[in-house]
Amino acid sequence: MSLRIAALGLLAEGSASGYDLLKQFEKSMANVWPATQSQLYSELNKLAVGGLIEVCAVGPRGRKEYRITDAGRAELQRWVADRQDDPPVRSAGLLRVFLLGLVPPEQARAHLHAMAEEADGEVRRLTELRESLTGGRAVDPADESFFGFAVLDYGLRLNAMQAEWARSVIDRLDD
Amino acid sequence: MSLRIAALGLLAEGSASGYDLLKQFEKSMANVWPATQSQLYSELNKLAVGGLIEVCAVGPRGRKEYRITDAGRAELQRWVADRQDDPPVRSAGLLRVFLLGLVPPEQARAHLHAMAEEADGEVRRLTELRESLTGGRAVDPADESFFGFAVLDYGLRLNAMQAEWARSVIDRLDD
DNA sequence: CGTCACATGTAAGCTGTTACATGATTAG
DNA sequence: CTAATCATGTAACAGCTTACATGTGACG
Repeated sequence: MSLRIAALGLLAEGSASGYDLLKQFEKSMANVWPATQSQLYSELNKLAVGGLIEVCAVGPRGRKEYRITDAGRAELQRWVADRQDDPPVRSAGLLRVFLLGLVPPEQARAHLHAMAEEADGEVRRLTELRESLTGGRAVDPADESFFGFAVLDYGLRLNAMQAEWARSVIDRLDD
Repeated sequence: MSLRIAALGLLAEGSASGYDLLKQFEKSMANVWPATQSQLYSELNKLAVGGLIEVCAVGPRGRKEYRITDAGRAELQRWVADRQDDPPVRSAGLLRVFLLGLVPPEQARAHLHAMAEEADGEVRRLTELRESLTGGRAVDPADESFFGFAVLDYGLRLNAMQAEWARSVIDRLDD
């Protein structure tokens, strides 16, 4: 259900073609809900059939620009409010940690170290991304992208936490 | 690929039937990689066909007890070491935050508040779980479940972070 | 004229969920 | 004897990935 919502959400902030949305998915939404080209296009067709979006313009290369309908907006708000049908979160990374007892201790240590470094890298990447988007200024709560930045902050905190955690596990391993 | 690994991982710590594994999934592994009954049974059959596990005993009600094979152990170690083919992480919860600009501000605040409370609840639940499993004592790195506890700690830190984050977003919203 | 970006679509296959279906054993 | 637990399986459907397939327009 969620890709449908993600697409609807992007269209709620302005009309766009599948191609446009695809790039937005690669950029801002990839961290929250990645989608492939194939999936996005077929989802757009389903949404159009269901009347949640509609083609509002046809451009050069068969380009179809979509616009959200009132029914689409209603569906979106219903979903944002409800928070029932969320699929469970799965993390292959944590599964791997769970099984780390199966490899030699030094390999386990190396793995945790790599996780910490990777998280550090993500913190740097997201910090730079934030910089480049805001230019260092604070984001106004009235700003349209306020919650986008809130999610970005979540990512920053998550990765900082992960780095700290990985190092704490290594420390306990070193007793 | 990952359910296959999760099942192999549990079998690596001792033989068990599908039914046994199912309960272990509901208990310890649900937070990392949930699985349904249906999926688990068919995965076990596939693993058996592939020679990664084998039936080592047949009990009362058609109960089949599985044991991991050498090939299974090899596959498991390969996967733990590799960390290439990880599926991307998706979070419906964060997607919802991303779209929170679409609902009235007070509803957004209420939602974030609910997220914080929920995270607090998880922290309590996991703290109690940890208590009940360790009896308050520290976990020895040599202990078989050391990494299980490491993952539990991750969950604790994650939820603590989430509660803090949600409250920080509310604060910024209140400007 | 060639290459790159634009632009959309289809098909096969795997993973995961829900629901249905069946039967054996044990405990009260 | 009857209800709960044990124990496994199948079928239909939705979501996602990979790969393939096709064609247009702009720029140099």
